[in-house]
Amino acid sequence: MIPDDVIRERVERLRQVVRYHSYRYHVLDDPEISDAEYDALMVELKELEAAHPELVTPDSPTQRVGAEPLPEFEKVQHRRPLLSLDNAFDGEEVRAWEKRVLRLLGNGAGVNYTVEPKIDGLAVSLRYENGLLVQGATRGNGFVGEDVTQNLRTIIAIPLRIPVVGDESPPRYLEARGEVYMPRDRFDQMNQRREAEEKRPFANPRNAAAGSVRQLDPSITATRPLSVFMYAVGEVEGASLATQCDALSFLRRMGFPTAANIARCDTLDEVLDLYGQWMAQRDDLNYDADGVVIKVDSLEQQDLLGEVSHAPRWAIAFKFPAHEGITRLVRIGVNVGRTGSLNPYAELEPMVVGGVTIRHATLHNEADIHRKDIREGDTVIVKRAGDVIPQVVAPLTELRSGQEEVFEMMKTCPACGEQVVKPEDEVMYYCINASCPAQLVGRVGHFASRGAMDIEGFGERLAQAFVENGLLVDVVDFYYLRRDDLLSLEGFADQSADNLLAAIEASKNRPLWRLITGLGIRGVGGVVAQLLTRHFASMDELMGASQEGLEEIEGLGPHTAQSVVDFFSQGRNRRLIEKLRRADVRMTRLAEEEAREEGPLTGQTFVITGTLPTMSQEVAAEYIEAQGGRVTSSVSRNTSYLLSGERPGGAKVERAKELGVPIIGEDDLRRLVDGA
DNA sequence: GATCCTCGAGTTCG
DNA sequence: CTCGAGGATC
Repeated sequence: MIPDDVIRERVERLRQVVRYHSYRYHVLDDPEISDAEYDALMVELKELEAAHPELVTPDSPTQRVGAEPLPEFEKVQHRRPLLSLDNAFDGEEVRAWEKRVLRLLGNGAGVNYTVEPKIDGLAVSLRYENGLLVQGATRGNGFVGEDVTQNLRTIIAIPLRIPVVGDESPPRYLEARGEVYMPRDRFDQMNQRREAEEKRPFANPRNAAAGSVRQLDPSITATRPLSVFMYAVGEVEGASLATQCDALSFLRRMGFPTAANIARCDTLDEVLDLYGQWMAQRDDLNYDADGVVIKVDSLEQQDLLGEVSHAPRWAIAFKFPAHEGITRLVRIGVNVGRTGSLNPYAELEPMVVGGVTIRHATLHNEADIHRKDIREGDTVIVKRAGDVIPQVVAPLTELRSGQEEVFEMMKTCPACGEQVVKPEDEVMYYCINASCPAQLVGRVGHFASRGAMDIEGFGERLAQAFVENGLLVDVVDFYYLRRDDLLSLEGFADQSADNLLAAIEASKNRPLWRLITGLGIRGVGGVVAQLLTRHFASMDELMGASQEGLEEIEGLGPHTAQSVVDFFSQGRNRRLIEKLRRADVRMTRLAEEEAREEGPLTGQTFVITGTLPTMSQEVAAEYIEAQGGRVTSSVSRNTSYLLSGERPGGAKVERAKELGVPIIGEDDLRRLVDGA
């Protein structure tokens, strides 16, 4: 039998160790042990507590989970109100605010400012007595909030007991204020898991955080990856603080997480400069920030300035331009692509996001629409993925009137009216009418596009017009167009006709892989086409290839091989090739297509992101390939370098950091080539 | 059979 | 950028 005091000591020791590692992980972001090791410590502690319930104390790390559900939240009267902030949307408004501050403080007053990120989460107030968390509340209306103590106790970043560090002991009383939020990476993971479990994903981290804190059952909150940033001391007894900076460093010493990179400024110009820096890096942060909060640093000056009814005069929120917004989804439309796929898109009530008016957003496919439960008439959250492509994130189901319509894919093609087909085990619906006008437009557009035959000046609009007027029925018709045909089109004059004819003429001598790409064989894009020209010297050789011969090529599987064989087995396609040949379109590969160049970058794989100083992404890719390197589109373990320029894509940079892939600039690339 | 990596295809706005 | 899906690999 083990003596009680040995167990008691072991339990205490375990608690200390668990608290310490939890602090390293959640507050310092710098864990010393693995998650599994941490879990093992936790398991031992739980087992000992289960065997000796008399040793369980309310501040034990195990007590973060599993409290009984509350029937409803108690109301909490805040001892000092949690006010909201006035907003500024441009520098002028911030300057006006400063002018008022200086006027109220009187001439000659020296004022410093702090600049902090404005975290988009849920504001909370935490009360500690002699270092123990006694109450946690939501902001509510600012005067009365909800008692969510049991839920906040499950958030590991919130100390249940303020640690004693060095010789500084916890204050007798502390009311600390902060923002509960969900880290973006954890939010993404959680949503992926929810989707796997066929639960509805959360629209954004803010909603997820707010919803999780206001759960009636704390054991649900405990499963949500929440964290907190503290940003102010509401009241304190037993410590003296002179400035906001003091308050923040005090909070850090007391074991609370605060946002990184909070700075103090002497002038408003510095403040505005910092605002710009925060805005530039807002997408790289692991939390959502919708602006910065500017505060007068001196607490004495804060008192002098006081507050108006709803907001303090000593602080202002300088908001970022939003790149997420709410609007109405008026209708779900369907486009037909060159492959015949029916592609649904959202028609939105126009709305400005990130300085651009959004009217449409792709919806990918029917399954995706149903998974997200998006209905016609819904109010939806729209954001710009990677700051560019509009995306419908989720509907706000609370705002439904009941009039919303569940989307169902049509049975006939919206372009030609023919029957629509959905292959078994595929997500997309297809129009299989080979002469469907929408497909025709797509096909000729694809043939002329930059990735294929690169016919300059011939874009989607012309494709539409040429097909409508019967000038193009097939891609081969490009090479039989007459000048008179072009002039018959509205808006086509001598010059533009000559330019287009010259561009078409120039396209006759493109590398073979471009022609193969342009044919639009299913599953064959630029990369696969180049793979093919490495094994076949001419169109004739490719047409003569057997299924088995194709499958032997590394990188080609049965599916793609089948697709190629099918294409060339159709008489219509063989006739198309003959007509192209008669029009003098190149049918044999160029010398440079025979083998990949050997060079200093042989064996290296690059991914490109952002705007490079002197070359476009395309030119950079050609350069890398000419030196023997490979360029792919997504960062993986196989990536040697991420070549990054101005305004890089956040996802690629993040993934590169995660995998330890070196991030280089254009000059580094040149050094790699010259040095090796 | 599962998992990771790549490619293809469609996409918005100015 | 995003998703689906083919291909390679263990």
